[in-house]
Amino acid sequence: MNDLQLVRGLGEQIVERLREDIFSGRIAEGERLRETELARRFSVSRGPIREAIQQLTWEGVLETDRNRGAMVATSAPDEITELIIPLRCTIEKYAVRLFFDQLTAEDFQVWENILLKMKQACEARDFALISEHDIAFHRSLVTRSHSPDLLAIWSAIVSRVRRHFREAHLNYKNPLQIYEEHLPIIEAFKNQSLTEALQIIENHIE
Amino acid sequence: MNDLQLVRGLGEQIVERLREDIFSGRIAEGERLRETELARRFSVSRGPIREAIQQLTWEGVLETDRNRGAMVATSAPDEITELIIPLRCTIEKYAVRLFFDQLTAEDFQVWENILLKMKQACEARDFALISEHDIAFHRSLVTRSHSPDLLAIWSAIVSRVRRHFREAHLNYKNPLQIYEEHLPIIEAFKNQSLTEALQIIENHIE
DNA sequence: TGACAATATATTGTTAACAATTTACAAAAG
DNA sequence: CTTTTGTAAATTGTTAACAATATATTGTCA
Repeated sequence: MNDLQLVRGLGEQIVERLREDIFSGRIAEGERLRETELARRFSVSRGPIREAIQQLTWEGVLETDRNRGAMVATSAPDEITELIIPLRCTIEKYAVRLFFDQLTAEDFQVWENILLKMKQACEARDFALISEHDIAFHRSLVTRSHSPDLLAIWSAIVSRVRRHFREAHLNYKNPLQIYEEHLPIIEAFKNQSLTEALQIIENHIE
Repeated sequence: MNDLQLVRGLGEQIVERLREDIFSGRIAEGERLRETELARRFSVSRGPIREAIQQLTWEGVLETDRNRGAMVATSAPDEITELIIPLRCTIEKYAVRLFFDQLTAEDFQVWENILLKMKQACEARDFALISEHDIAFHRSLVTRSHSPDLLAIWSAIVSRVRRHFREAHLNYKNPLQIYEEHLPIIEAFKNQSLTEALQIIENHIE
């Protein structure tokens, strides 16, 4: 009767760890990923590694050429940000509408967990980590809708502009502000005001 | 110097054959796919089969549960169409804006070529072909922007609603109407009126 | 030295065996 | 009769070896 998978396959676990490494910048754009190397690093065989690479390629995080392997995709040019904003608005607001009347205490637990880690990253001025948790927070909004279509489309979009998250964050004098800007979203959820929540998300993304 | 891959991996070939079988109805909605069975049928090992299943799952054609295998997804809920329309509008209009002042005679040649084939498919009432050319036409709009990121995002969206194209087309009494609805877009390009073109595209997608 | 060809190495593609998990079925208990 | 529990079969998850391809290295010739 578990809604969320507790036991996940090796491939999925590796997807997450690689995504974290790439979104945080620990693995740089353009860097080549070798299957045997990853297999050694994660202590698994190449099977699950290939699964993970295929998934991340679909998401746009990696670029794969046949018989030549995978490398970390370069982030889209700056201009595209104009396009991404309305797309993210549409998707994330749509997601919130889907789950808004089904919120549980566990949901808030998940979000507060992410935001706590984001806060710590802000205090440490670790911009790589801030970005990682920022993206993780918004991903969790989309994930909560339990719509694989929605998550797939959102991932394809956001993975292409991950660099913009970091660059946007660098403009903040006081990084803690990034954390604080996320709080009203959760507040609006607690207040059970859908229109308020949607408005806040729209302002937040822009 | 080949743009398109001539030699494709087994996984990709199987993806195509399975997709055809599913869209044509030879494999029914809800039907379960077993790896060993598919491996026997295509005379390959389970490796490429698992690749193909993962790919089709990401596209939304199959649904996969861990340790329980894959089955043909039941038609995506109509709600998602509500989401797709504004996303496609945003992207395709953005693409048109990018190339609008660089139109050449060759561009019109490409479009007229696609539309001719679409017309023939309409006359033959071949709905699979109609969908294919409908998608090809809109893809060509995005491709013309010469932005690989734009194309990648558009593809991620459309690949998940391929089925909806076909279902929407089946509602037409006179399929030739599908063809005719595309003509004003090209007309607006010829008239060099950007605002007109954007408006027509918006109406067309809805 | 620099271009080209031959060879060796590294890397990905595919396969088949083995492990873990789920499903189907039957026997036993209530 | 229904539910439960245990066992066997089917199915997916993972691994490691082998095959095919691409990259790097070396040697040769101009």
